[in-house]
Amino acid sequence: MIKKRVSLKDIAQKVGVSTALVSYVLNGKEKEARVGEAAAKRIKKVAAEMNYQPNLIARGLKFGKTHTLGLIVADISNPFFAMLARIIELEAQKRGYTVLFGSSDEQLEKSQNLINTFLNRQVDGLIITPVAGSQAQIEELRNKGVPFVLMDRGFSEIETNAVVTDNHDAMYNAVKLLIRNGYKKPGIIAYDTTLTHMMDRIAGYKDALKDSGIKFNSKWMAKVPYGNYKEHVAAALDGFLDAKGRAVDALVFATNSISVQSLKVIHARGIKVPQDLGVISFDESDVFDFFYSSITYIKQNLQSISENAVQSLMQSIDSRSKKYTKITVPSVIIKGESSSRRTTRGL
Amino acid sequence: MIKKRVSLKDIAQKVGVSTALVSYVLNGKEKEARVGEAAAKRIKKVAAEMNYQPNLIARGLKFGKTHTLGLIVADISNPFFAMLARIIELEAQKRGYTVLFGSSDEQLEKSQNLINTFLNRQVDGLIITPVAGSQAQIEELRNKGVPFVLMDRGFSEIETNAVVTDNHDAMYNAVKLLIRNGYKKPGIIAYDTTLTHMMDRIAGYKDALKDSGIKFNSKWMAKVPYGNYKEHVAAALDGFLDAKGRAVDALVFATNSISVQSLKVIHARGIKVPQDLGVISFDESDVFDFFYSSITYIKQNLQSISENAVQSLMQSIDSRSKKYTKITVPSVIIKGESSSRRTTRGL
DNA sequence: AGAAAAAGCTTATACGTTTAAGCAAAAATA
DNA sequence: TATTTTTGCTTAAACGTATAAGCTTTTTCT
Repeated sequence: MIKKRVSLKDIAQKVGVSTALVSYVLNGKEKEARVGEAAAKRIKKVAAEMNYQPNLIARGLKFGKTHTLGLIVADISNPFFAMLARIIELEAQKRGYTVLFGSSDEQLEKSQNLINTFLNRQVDGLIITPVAGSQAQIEELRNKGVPFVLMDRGFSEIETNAVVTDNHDAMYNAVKLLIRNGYKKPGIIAYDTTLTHMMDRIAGYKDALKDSGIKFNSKWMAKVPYGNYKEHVAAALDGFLDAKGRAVDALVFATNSISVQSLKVIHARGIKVPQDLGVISFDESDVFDFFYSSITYIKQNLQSISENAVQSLMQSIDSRSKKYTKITVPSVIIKGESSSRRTTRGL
Repeated sequence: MIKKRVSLKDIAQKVGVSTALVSYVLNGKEKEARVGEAAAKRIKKVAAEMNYQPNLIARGLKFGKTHTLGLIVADISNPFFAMLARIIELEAQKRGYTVLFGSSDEQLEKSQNLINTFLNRQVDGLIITPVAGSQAQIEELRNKGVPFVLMDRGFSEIETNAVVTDNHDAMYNAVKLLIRNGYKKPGIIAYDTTLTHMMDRIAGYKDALKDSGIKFNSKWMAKVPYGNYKEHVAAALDGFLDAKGRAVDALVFATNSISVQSLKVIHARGIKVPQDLGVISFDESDVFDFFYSSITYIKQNLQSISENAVQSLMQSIDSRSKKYTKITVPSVIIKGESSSRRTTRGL
C-alpha cells in the first residue's frame, strides 16, 4: 500500500484555506503575506499533525535549484577518493546539500555519461576528478555556465575552478629529502597520464634532481598504465632492482595505489628498506604499519582539499561569476625510517 | 552567464507546434499520437540541433518517480562500504538509476536525518545499513510504504527486505577451523552492538564451541565500542595476551576494522602468529599481504550482496508488494597460515 | 453527395511548489 | 458619511513534462 505523501493541498483542504496561504505560513512569510494569526496557528498545527514534509523535487523545479551536487571521482572504492567523498558529504550537508556520486573509472565515456546524467538531474554543481583527455567535456561545462570545480587534478590548458595538492612541491621535497639522506639515484613510479597532478609530480621529481646537480636518467622513471597497474608496477620494480646492478637506490611512488602495490612487491622480494632502497610513498595507508621499517610518506591534506572544493563550488553556484579560482593545498612529509640509510631502527 | 537549458517549449516555438506534439515525438509515441511524418522529422531535427536534454526533475515531479536511490552506509570512507557502494552504483546505473549517498556514522540522529532528506528528495527507494536502535526509523519506512532494503545487517524483530552474509555460518566455520587445527581456547573480538550481523557472528562463534565440546568462557570474548574502537581493541588484546598466562590461544575478529587494528597491535607486540596465537580475520585487506604470516580470512561476497540489494529493492519498487525477502549470502574462508600451528612457512 | 472515419494537430490539466497580483471586507481616516 | 488604507485571504501563473480530450481538416466509405 502506497501511502501518499501529504502535500500543501492536503493541508489546505483540511484547514479550509488556499494552498498559497499554507505555503506562506510554512515558509515563515506570515508577516510579508499578512496572514491572520488564527489561520497561521491552525495551519501550523495541522501541518505538524499530518507530518508535512515539503517535496523538494517540486521546489527544485520551481526554483531551478535542487540543492544537490554531483561528485564524480575516479573510483569510489579507492580509499583516497572514499575519504574525499566522506568529507565532501559532510561539508555539503552543512550547507544543506546532498550528494550524488559516480565513478568514472578513468574512462572518458563513463565520465561523459555521469556528467550528462547529473546535469539532466539538475544538480546545482559538480565536483569532478577529471579523466585524461576530458578537456572537451570540461570546456563544454564551462560554456554551458555549469558551476563546477576540478579536484585532485586539473588541466593546464583550461582555466577552471580547481583544488589540488601542491604536487610539484610535494614531490620536490620528497626527492630532495632522499638526496639529502644520501641516495644518489632516486627513481619514480608514476601513472602514464597527462593529467596535471601526475605531470606536476614528475616535474617536481625532475626539478629536485636538477637543483641537486643530479642529471635525470630516463631509466629511473617507470610509467604504468592505470588499467592493470599491479602487474606493471611489479615489472617496473623488477626492472629497477634486478641482480645485475641496481638501476636506482631509492624510489618515490606517485600515488596511493602505486605505493601500496610497490610495497607489496618489495616485501615479497625481500628488498631491504631503507638500506638497499630508500622509499617515499604518496598518501597514507594502513599497510604502512606492517612494513618492517616505518614508511616516509607525503600526506595530502584531504580535509582542506574537500573543504575548499565544496567552498569553491558554492561560490560558483551563488555568484555565477566567470571568475575561476585555482587553489593549491600544501602537503606535508611524514618522516619514517624508509627514507634514510642513517636511520637507527627504533624499538 | 547562465545558459538556459532548452526545454520542450523552446523546440515547440522554433518548429511552430505545441509542446504536446514535441513531447509525443521525443518519447517515441508518434504512432499512438498520430503525428505527421513531416512534423516528426522537423521536431527530431531541431531537438538534435538544440541538443535537447529532458529535465528529469520535471519528469520526476510528473510521475512521482525520480529514478534515484538513497544509499545510507555507516561510513563511506570505510573500504568495506566503499566497495559495496561501488558495486551498487554500477548495478543501479545498469537499471537507469542514480545514487545519493550518506554516512550514518552509526548514529541514530544522522541516520534519521539522511532518511528524511532522501525521502524529501523523493528517492524511489533506500538501501540502508541500519544503525543500532533504529528499529523505529525502519518501521516507519515500512508503514509509509517506502521501498527499502537493509544491507549487511538486519533486525530480527522486524520483517523487512534484507541482504546479509550468512554471518552465523561464516563465524561458525572459522571457529571450527581453528579448533580443528588444534587451538583449545579460541577468543573473539566483536563490536558491542545488538545489530544482527554482530549477534549472528557471536552466536556462530559460540555454537562452534558448543558443537566441539568446548565450554564457552566469557573471558574469551571482548566487545569494543564503535566510537574509539582502536584503543579498546588494543586494550582487549593486552588483556587476552598479557604475560601471566594467556587467556586465549586463537582469535577471530568480527569485522574488517577490528581485524586490521588487531593485526597492527599483534604486529607491534611481536606476538607470534600462528604459533602463539591463531588468527582469522573478517573481510579482506591490503594489510594482510604484509603480515609475516599469511592471514586466514572470511571473504564476504560483496558483489552478491550489492547485486541482491539492488535487485531486491527494484522488486520492491516495481511491485510495491508487502512481501519481504530475506536473502542470505554465503561467504568463504580463504585459508592462510595464520590459522594453523601445523603450517609450514612457505618461501 | 453526405456521413463516418482517420489524420494531425492544439488545448487543458496535472504533478507540488512559490509568489505576484487581485479582491473583498474591515478598519482607519477625512 | 464617504473615502482611503489596511487586513486577510484567493486566484492565477509559473517551473518542465506528459497525456487525455477536443477540434479541425482531410480522407474514406456507402
